[in-house]
Amino acid sequence: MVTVMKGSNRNKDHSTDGEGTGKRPKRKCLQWHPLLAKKILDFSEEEEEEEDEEDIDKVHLLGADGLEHDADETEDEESSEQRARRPMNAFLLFCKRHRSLVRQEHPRLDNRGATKILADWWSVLDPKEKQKYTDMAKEYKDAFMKANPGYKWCPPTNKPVKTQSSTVTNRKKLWAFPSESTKDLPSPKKLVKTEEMPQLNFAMADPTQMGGLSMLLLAGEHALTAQEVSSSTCHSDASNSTEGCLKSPLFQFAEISSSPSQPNTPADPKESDESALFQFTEISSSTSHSGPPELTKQCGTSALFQLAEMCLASEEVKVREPEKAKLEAPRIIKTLEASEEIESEESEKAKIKIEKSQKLRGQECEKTKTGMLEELTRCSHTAESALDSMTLFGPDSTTEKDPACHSQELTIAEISTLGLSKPEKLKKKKKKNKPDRQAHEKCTPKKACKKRQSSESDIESVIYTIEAVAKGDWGAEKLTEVPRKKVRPSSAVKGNILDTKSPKKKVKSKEKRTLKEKCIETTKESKPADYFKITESKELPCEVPENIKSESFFPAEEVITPSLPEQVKLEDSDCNKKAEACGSRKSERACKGALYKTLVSEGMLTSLRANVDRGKRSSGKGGNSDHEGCWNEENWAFTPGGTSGNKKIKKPKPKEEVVLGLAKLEEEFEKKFNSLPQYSPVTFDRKSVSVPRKKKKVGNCSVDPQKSNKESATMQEPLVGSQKRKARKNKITHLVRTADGRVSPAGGVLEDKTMEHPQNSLQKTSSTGVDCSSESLQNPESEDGHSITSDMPSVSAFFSLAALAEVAAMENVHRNQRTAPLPCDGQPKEMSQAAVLISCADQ
DNA sequence: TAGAATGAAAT
DNA sequence: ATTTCATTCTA
Repeated sequence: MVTVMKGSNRNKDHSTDGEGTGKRPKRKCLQWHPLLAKKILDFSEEEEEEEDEEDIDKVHLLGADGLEHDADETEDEESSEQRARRPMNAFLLFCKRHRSLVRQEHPRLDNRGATKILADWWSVLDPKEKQKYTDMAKEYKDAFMKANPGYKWCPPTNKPVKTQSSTVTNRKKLWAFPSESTKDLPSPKKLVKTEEMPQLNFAMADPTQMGGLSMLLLAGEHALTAQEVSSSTCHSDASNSTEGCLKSPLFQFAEISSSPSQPNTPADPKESDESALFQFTEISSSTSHSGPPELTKQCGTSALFQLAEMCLASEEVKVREPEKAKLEAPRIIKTLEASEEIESEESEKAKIKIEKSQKLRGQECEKTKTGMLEELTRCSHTAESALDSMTLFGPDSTTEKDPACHSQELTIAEISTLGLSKPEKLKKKKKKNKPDRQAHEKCTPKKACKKRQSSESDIESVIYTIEAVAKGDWGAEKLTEVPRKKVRPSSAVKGNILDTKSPKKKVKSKEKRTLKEKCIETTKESKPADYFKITESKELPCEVPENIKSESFFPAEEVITPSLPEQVKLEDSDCNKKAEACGSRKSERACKGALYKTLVSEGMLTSLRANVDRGKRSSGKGGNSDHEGCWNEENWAFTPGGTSGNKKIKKPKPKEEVVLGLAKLEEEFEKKFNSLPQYSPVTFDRKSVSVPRKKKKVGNCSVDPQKSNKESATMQEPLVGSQKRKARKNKITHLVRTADGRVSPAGGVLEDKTMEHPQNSLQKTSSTGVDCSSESLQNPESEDGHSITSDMPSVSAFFSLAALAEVAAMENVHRNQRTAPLPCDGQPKEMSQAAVLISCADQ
């Protein structure tokens, strides 16, 4: 009905976009990054934000740097703001958190259906729980607003220019490209296909997806880094804001981030290009930028850091010469070597390889001057090489080594190619990729495996590596929660590299698995040491209080399959190489360990993680629904128990946060999100029944507010929004139908709904002024009635009109089954109300 | 690509 | 009051 109308309208609007930019979400994706970049710039320049004009200028600068400078700019200022995605509201948070669960329960159910169920759950959700979400949402929102002061929820009537749309798409693509490529690229084709990156992917890949949260987080990190690194640079503002203990950490982050830089940064197209890696780079770069080079050095000695630096340098201003990059490159290599040396087993080989890579790189560097694109490519390439070398470390690499080299070369070529056509191609790629993906998936028993495995481009490989590293980290974390899955970290790394080459991993999946397992065992033994320690520190604290249980419910046993898609992917890839891998693992592991340590020490890990996370998520989106469920827990699972209280943080130790730095921030953030209660379906169902009771129970505090508030006078308004009403109506309608039809809608789901609704409405609706005795309720359901009854006393029977209507309708139906029931549907409200009156009268 | 849901903000 | 759009993902 109404909804339909909306949809149509919307579509029209978007249709203008042309390519199908698709929904809005995608467009905005870019923003957050840009913001960071901007901020960074700001830091370096120390300009105050204030004027839009300045912003514009900045934008231009960026644009110059950036690949594209499209017509968009005109809007940039605004657009930038707009770009940022709205913070999710409580309900959305809830959905995000529970959708997977719903899906698990009702695999067959389509998303919409799931949404409906979620809505039902939401309605049933006891106020207290709801409050949590609401608070979180609010907090989030506040933080978001803090970060983006001028943010407008509704876009300023954008100009319909098509060019823009196209540009937009490009941007998106760019973003998507990296991350996506990372994940999705199953086959080499990707490069070719790049053109068509689907927006979806883009969206998925897009960090933004995390929601503003990610942005905030990043921003926070950024800010922190800046502060830490260059306290001087940072303005008192930041510190001040930080000081504000009162505010939640999130909020603080936001403040910090916002204070230093301008609130809204225009999204720069170019930035969109960057992939996770790029982002990573940016982050690191930001640090470097903020402070003098010296600072940078201090902070980031690690290879990664250097890489980031390099990238940054090249990217930032083309101005810088490639030479510098060259110089840096060696460093990186050295670093890597050093790490390798730790193990020292095959360091020599590795070195050789590295040297090769360096040479290649150097050559490239020279070439690089051409254009930004090239630079970017190069950067990625460089990073890649470095990473590759790192990954390859192991002696085993015989096979791999060469490949590595190849990959580099290839990559270069590819990159150049890509660079030329980048934007458009990317899009196409994406689309094409999908199909490919699907095909692959088909082959494989599970969908899960698909995407990430093969990456052709350098960037991809780099990203992979990073991911792998990150994963390793995660894996460790996960271990705590789910022992089974964890293993993969080391293998993952390898897998990435390997993946690049081997297109067909699927075939072996099963076998591989077995092998994997074995390997895993081995791996576990050795690995744990490195990762574990590090991880441990973080993990220990964690414990996921209540949430866990729900999670725990899930059958981890699902086993691998259902498990995180990413993992699966990695594993698969692993399998491919597995054979060799086993031998070399040690070295790899060691390398990884070293890398990991470095990362941790520098805090880079955090950023990486975030990126990876995004990537994962995105990948997950593409293919698996299941993984969704997984992602949440595992990643964030480890929050420190103490604070876990979650709830708003109020004043947890402000100082600590600052001290801890990025990691802390992340944790906080994660925590919060995690903290949100997640109910297992079962639990939930139960709740639905018991809810009322709970409510009462809860009643002590939170719940009542509503009730108390209304003192009866206020009516439903507060709770109900216009839409909500509509929704309610619809629901009612459903009920009626059900009653009438007995034919009933069906499915268990519906039934549940029906069941729940009455209760819900009753509970919630208490706001309505109408009085009724519980008796009337009985009809709906004895069970419900029961629980309800319990409530009733306390509530003293206030029911919403809707509730009454429902009941009445039902009653009527009963009474007048013969009378045309259908009519009711037509005008549920009126009918219902009338009915209500009647019912009331009766009572 | 539309759309299911809720809610916050803007118009 | 109504519209927009945030998230997720299928048909």
